Amino acid sequence: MYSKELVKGTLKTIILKLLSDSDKMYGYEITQKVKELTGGKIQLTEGALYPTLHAMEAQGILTTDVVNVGNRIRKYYTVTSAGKKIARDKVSEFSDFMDTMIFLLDLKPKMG
Amino acid sequence: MYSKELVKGTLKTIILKLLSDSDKMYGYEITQKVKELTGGKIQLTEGALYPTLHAMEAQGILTTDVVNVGNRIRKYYTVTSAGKKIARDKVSEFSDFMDTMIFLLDLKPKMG
DNA sequence: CGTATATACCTAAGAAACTTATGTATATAA
DNA sequence: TTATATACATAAGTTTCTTAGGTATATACG
Repeated sequence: MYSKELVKGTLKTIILKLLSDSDKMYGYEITQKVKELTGGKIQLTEGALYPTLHAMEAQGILTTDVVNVGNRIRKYYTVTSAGKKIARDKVSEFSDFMDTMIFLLDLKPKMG
Repeated sequence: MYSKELVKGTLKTIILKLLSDSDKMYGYEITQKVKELTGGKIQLTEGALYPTLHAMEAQGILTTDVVNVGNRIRKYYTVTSAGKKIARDKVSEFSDFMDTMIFLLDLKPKMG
């Protein structure tokens, strides 16, 4: 687990990237996917995730589709085309930021 | 200039790295150095910088040395040995975090 | 001589983006 | 029956910044 400050500011970028790469995901699924992909190093909290999803829906970045699974509710989120552009921009900006930080902190990045 | 959220959480790491690589620097000098090294992409604000420097001094991470240059004051900051360990840890954690983000966002990092 | 810009320090109010805590409810394994 | 997992949600509090303001000297421009 990374210190809290570090992960701050990356939440929207992470959500939009994951949603852009699949047609739909629900909130809890996003938390589990991030946990799995990062080996538990990044664990999104629900208190941060849900309000962010609601805000992005209100902004027209995401649309929702509520489904009943058994007796439980699932709220699937899909990125709109406007959202996909924002996703690309955010990932691109983050990539640029990392290059800048790598230079500033004099780091050697690993190969992709 | 990057969006505000992105740079959040990296201030201490940047300050400690720069101070670790030189015996001493003063506040204004740090802002100018970061601006220069990042081509203006990261510009530290004084409202964030000074309180952070003061806090790190209070925590024994930095020590100060006030010097008169002409009729102006300069407050030089030096990293303590305890601070150097924190600096290494912070840079290392950030490096690890970037590797995680590169994988999560499916990015191709540039060579160092 | 006045004004703008650069240098150099500082604090405080407010905003942003979280964390922590709490709540609801179903399903399943021990 | 108790804990853990699934699945949603909100709200109070905290951290960390931005924005705005304040003080003061030095220098360049017209």
